[in-house]
Amino acid sequence: MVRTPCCKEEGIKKGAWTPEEDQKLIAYLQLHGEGGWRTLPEKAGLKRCGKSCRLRWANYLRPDIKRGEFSPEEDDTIIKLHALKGNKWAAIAASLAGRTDNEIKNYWNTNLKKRIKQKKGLDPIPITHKSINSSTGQNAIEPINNNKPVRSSGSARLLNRVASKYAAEFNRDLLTGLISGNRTVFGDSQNPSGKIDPRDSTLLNKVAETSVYINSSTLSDISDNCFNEFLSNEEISDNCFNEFLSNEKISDDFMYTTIDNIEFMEELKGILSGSGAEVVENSSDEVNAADEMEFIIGCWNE
DNA sequence: AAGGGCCTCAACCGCTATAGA
DNA sequence: CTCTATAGCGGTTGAGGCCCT
Repeated sequence: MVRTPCCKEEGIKKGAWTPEEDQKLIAYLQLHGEGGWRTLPEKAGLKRCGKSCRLRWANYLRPDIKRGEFSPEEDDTIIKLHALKGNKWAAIAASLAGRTDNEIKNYWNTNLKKRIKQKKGLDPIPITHKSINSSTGQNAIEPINNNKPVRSSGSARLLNRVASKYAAEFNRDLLTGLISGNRTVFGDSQNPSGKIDPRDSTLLNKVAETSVYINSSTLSDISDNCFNEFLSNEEISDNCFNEFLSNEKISDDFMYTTIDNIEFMEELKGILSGSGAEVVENSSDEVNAADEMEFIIGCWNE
């Protein structure tokens, strides 16, 4: 289907804005406020399409826009947020007063991405931050450092989905154990009755291995409100997210830690998002992780 | 001085989400 | 429910400036 262009009218100007055009736009918006972008150009005496006017205002002319170089603190925030949220420029911009999504996107692509690559030797792909120190030329997965207080990274979004799906069943201790990678909780030795299928404990151990950036003590320190939100929502709110970010127990370099089980994480993400990916572990049977987890939780509740 | 390559960033494009008729 | 208008988002483009040879 061919999309109707947003500026189909003849005589619409494109390209760089002149100071005169800027003045006309500013004067009109100061008088009438934002909105009504489609009819604005004609009323303001501009030969531009409404969308162009809106973008010019939002990205350049708005009085609250902060211009100039990014501070080291802003750099740090962008890097951390990008690692968690990916290319969600508007979401990242919401945490940086006065910065626009467009500005942050440009800054990332022209500065931060390269800097991360040079300094850390990491592929600045969000979530994964895989090591690129591989002789094969492909991304290698570094072994985890078990001495670190913060487990190697996984996906906060993955945990969001897991937590969301099983919010009613999870309690704080259980989730804390899961997040902190307490593998023994799910081992066969903990299951003398044989209620839990070995494949299920394998699955849960894998979930534990893909533990997120947060360690158990961090989780116990966050507020109940935040924790409940974490459990009950598809995506955590900015307030909750900021609470996680500002928690001192989260390591500064947690964004750069590596993932010990990327393949499984991607697999599980696929399953939880409903794309029907499979987990097959030492078995010719096809195992649905979501179903398996429900089964396990049912066992725990007995 | 010239010109070619690279970099930056404002602006545009195409798409989705949402609200309202 | 469907359609349309509008807002918002992320990816891409290209003009202009800078640097190097």
